[in-house]
Amino acid sequence: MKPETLNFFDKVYEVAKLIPYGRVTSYGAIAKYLGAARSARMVGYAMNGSGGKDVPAHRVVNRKGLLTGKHHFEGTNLMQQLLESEGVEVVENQIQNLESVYWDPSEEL
DNA sequence: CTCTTGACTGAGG
DNA sequence: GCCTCAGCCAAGA
Repeated sequence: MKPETLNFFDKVYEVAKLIPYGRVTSYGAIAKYLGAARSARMVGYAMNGSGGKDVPAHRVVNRKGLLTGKHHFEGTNLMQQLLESEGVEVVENQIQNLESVYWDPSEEL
């Protein structure tokens, strides 16, 4: 099917669903994979609509491994709990040992 | 069409 | 390593 058939948001959701268990990626990595390397902000913006969808938004963080989007989740530590539940070490909203859990769609997909 | 907002990123001090 | 500034692009009013 034509890629243009899917909206930018929909593409983001598709890639987010492809994130392996216990792994995380950055908005920029997803944006780059979609061909919109400069639209990293749009990726996060798109995640606003991820609520109600099967998109593991908790696996998407900024390039520093910081849980910048945790404020968009319900509780104050829901996002962190989800990550830790998958074996990702998180301290103070920041992912530890990021290089070990980082997943780049344009590299491994 | 114009203006504002934003879960980002890279460069410079 | 930390802080600040500017560029980027799409969606909504």
